[in-house]
Amino acid sequence: MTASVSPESLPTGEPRWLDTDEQKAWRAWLYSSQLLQDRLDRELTHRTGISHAYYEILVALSETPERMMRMSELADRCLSSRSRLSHAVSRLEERGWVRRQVCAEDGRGQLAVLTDEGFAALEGAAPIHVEGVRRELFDQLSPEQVAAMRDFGEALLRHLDPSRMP
Amino acid sequence: MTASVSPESLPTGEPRWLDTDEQKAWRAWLYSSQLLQDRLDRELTHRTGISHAYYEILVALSETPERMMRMSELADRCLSSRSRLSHAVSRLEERGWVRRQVCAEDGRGQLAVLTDEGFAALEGAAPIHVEGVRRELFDQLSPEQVAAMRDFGEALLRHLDPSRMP
DNA sequence: GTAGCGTAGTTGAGCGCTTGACTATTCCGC
DNA sequence: GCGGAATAGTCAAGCGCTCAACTACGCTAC
Repeated sequence: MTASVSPESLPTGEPRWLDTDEQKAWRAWLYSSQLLQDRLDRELTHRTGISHAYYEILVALSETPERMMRMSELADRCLSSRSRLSHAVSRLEERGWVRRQVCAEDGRGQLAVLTDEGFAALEGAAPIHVEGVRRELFDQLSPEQVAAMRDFGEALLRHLDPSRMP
Repeated sequence: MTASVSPESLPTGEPRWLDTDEQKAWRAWLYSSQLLQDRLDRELTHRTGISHAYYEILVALSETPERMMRMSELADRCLSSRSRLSHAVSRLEERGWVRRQVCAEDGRGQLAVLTDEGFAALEGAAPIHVEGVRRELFDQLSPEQVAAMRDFGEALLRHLDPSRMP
């Protein structure tokens, strides 16, 4: 995918092309992560009407004591831009699963609040989601592979977004 | 994310909830893969005007002897639906990077052909892409972690899409 | 040959995301 | 306190993807 193009035309120095093994590792990671995310998202969407992105929003809200969270914090937590989250919350509001509430401490802020209907929707979706993750991911891996997955996932996370490390 | 919801309301049997370690492994994988793909796609798009999805199409075509491929085959190769690929090829055609050609052997078929302009665009983008992959992925991992990543990716691939295994 | 079915690919409507501009509020230095 | 910068969130335009319908061609059986 990358080495088939001749290594000329470089802005700064010779690019460090991938060797055959690196290409195989890269492709295995790329394809498997795309296929897995796609499959889980499709199953969840078709069986519950909740996309994985929306599911993550509902989960994040459900995990707070008051089932509410500042819009920005929620966006960060869900790897979402503010704009994207704002749109998503509007659509969840139309379903009656979330409502907006002005933030008492900060007049600029809004709180997204999970409604009882939203919590019920999440309760319905959670078993579908977790079974999918187990069937498509954990059931396919040995305990050593799971440990390795976590290890290198955390190594990447440390680089990509250290604040998200436990 | 999944265990915070009480385990009632199951269609078929008790769901196999994730324990704490499994949740950490799952989240590390989910966040790191989303962040990495997002970062690589953004860098490529902003610096070259070519999204990762389009890049994959150009790469696939460039790797064939005649720089052409049947639409369906190209869609499979790029983890794309036929519809999505058809739209994408139309847009690449507008840029002059790909052209369509009727297939001689099968009157229903179309061939997507990489033009010289398309190949030149790929040559310009490839160093950006490979440097991104190296900087954000390989430079962050030990050789052992790279090997584990490949092992794990291939294990998933064997389950998700055996035909894609080498 | 032609009916019926399967396959290849395209198209249009609708939806969600991105970008960038915009409003409103708060924070900070003087 | 007051003016300017920073922050929170929203909104509109445009783009890419999904879904389902659709056209066109090939294959098989009769």
